[in-house]
Amino acid sequence: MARQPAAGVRDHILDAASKLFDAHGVHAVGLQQIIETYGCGKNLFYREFASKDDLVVAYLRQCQADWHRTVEDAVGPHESDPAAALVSLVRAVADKSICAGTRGCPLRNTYAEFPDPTHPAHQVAADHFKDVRTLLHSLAAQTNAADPGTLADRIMLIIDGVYANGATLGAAGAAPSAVTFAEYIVAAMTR
Amino acid sequence: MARQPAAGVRDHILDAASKLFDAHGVHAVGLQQIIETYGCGKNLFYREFASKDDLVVAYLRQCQADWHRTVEDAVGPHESDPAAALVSLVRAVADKSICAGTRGCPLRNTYAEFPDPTHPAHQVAADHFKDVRTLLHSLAAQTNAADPGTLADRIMLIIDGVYANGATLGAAGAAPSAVTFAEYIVAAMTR
DNA sequence: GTCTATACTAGGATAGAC
DNA sequence: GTCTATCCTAGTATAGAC
Repeated sequence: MARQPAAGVRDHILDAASKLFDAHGVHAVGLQQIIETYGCGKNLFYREFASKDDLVVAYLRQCQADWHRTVEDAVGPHESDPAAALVSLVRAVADKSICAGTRGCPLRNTYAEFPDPTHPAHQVAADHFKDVRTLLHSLAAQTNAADPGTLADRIMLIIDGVYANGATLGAAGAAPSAVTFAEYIVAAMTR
Repeated sequence: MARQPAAGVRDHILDAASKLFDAHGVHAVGLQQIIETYGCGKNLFYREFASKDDLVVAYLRQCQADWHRTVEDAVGPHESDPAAALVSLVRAVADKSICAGTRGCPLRNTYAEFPDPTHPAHQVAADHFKDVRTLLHSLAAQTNAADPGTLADRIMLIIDGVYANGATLGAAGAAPSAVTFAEYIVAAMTR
């Protein structure tokens, strides 16, 4: 092979960094560890990313893309039944949250690691949460719930709760009970 | 006055550090900022605390004490009505979470900042979450709920959800709807 | 007994070597 | 075009000055 295309290098570094960030958090992982994992020099890293902050933003955008895939997989099959779509989404989140070795939602964790509102990573995560809420309100509005806004907010609380509780207590915690909880509340609020 | 008692110095430094940690997170605050805020030399700090980690642990223990006060204030008045106590606890958490300038639960935020299970701060926070779950299960067991374990886990999800959602979306998010949610689910599961 | 100056380490970012 | 060596900053921790 002649040479590696630049786009591939960027993706490979991002993949290596993402695994480390997922496992140990962003602050705990240094550039040195990332380039050692990928097996290259620092120069190559700085050719692809302007700074570590730039890498973190790319990481969060990838997490957002993962989330969108999760949404499609969970909601897509229930296009004609938005109530079932809400439950399916909670199920997808709960399944991911109780996996061994998982630390909850990367976007929420990184948000907690970067409380400074002016930090780009903070802003990407903050936008994501608004998007999630908008999605839930949109789905709830398609149900025949008498109060779709309240239904959406309740599902949002359950999803946030599952991520947080799964991160702290794992499968032994409250996360496994989330699916039946969502089923119950959706059934009760739609007719 | 002759001299400041050592215990007072420790508490004052801890108070100054706690305010900074609450506002900006633990990683973002350096020792220099802490001693500048308190107005002393570094030596005094290291006389009272073995390391920054030691300070962080003291900070988390103080957060735990705050939580225990919150629990007493919320649960105490409803000693004869554990169902009302559960709702009252959710109300207390929701009220705190939507305050302007608040960043959710310090224990949960610090837990996200220190994912390393061997880190003392991580362990203090992890123990706290187990305690909270135990408390909720104990309260739920005192109600006449048919399935107190499920009730406890659902309240736990709501509490975790309120903290997380309040931290990200604030008063404009789903947190304000948590109290009526808790009232609804407690009423539905007890008779 | 308290504050100032300093050593040590680690991490981020850059310039030079192959 | 990629890797190695270095600079710079920041943060923790300690030793010396008042």
